[in-house]
Amino acid sequence: MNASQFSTKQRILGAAEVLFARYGFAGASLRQVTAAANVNLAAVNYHFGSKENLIEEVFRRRLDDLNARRQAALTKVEKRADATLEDALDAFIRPALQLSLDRSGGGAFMRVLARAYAEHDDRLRRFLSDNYGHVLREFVVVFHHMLPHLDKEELYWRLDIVAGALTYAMADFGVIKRKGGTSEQSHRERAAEHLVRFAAAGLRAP
Amino acid sequence: MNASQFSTKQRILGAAEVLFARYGFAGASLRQVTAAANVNLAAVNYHFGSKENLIEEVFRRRLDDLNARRQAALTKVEKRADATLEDALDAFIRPALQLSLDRSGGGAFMRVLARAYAEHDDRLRRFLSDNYGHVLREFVVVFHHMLPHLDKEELYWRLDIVAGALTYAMADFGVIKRKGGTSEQSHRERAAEHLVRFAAAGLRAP
DNA sequence: TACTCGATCAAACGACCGTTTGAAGGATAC
DNA sequence: GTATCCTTCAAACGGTCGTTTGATCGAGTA
Repeated sequence: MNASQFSTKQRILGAAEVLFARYGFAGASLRQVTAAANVNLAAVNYHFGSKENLIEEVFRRRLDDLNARRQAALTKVEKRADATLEDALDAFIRPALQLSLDRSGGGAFMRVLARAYAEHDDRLRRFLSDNYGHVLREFVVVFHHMLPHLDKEELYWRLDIVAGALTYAMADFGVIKRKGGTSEQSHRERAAEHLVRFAAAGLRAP
Repeated sequence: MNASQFSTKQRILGAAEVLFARYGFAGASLRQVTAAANVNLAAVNYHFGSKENLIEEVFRRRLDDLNARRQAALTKVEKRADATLEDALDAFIRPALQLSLDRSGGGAFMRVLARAYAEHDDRLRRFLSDNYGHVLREFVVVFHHMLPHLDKEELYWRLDIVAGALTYAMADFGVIKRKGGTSEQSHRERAAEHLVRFAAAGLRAP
């Protein structure tokens, strides 16, 4: 008799995501994770091999979907002749926003992703770059067409800034307090709108 | 006979800063810290009381100085009648850049600061807000005078984005690879220049 | 010289860590 | 019925963790 409709693997991934977001990769122990997932301690090493592999799977589960959505949105933008800079930015930002709004742990995952940046861990960076770098490169090409006055290096710098601000905003790091009655969802939606306006102006700067 | 000209406390703080930056607060152990500082393990609890207090002292040592520099730069801007938005942004960004360029561990500290954001730890957030919030509030007032077309809420959102991008840039999270022959210092200086241009345009957006 | 007291030391405390082990379920195929 | 294979389980492994203890050092004072 299980406490959930989900498989052992899925329950471990869900619990790990929440606890990694809250306490970090080193700070959350497998005992905490397995207790929260209502599975035996040994299940992590049985299903994933090691804690390190579990961490990678937490990323894979969400990023596969995120990148597919970004890719699809970007392809739509590429096909339209009248697409604006805001459209391309939206193709980059909206999928991340939607993921962060996902009812089951999306918000936690965005915090996990922000932690990965902070970790500066080479193994993790290589994993992310190897598996998801190609989509980012395609975005750069599209932005380059839309902003021909910027040389490639300048463009890289500005997109790097946008990525940083996006991560920061989606992980809810900001100092802006949610007003009473405002849900976490609509707070993030606001953040995305403001970010698109801000980033579009920043990218267009001479 | 000590291995260094610095006091035990200073050596612990320096080593802790570097190791917290590299492995995180939970990931870096007091045994690693005291070994790197060339002091006895018990010295941390003798001088700081606990690991938690040591973490706070790592912040205090740098942030006192950072805030004083920001305050001074902002006061100069306030006194000039012809000060531009770029001047005010510079007052916010340049002190952080200078800190990150500090030869003895400044770069490490910016990564520690970014980790603090990622930690989302309430105790730490309260500590930072209580001790350093007033300077940020003063910046908001100045920006509000310079951008009267933005209502207060819009302005808060945009400054929040700037703070996120700044943290991201100074912690060297970006995907931009340093070119051969470019020092970490001049890489950060470039990042700050780009950030001021980008942020000024973003803030001025209608 | 004797005393004091902050600083440093090696050693140990109990708790928790990631991982491994070997036995026990429990469904499916023969 | 029983053999097979995947999964789950309690228990234990060696190690590392933050913290505490009590001895020892060494400069300053009476």
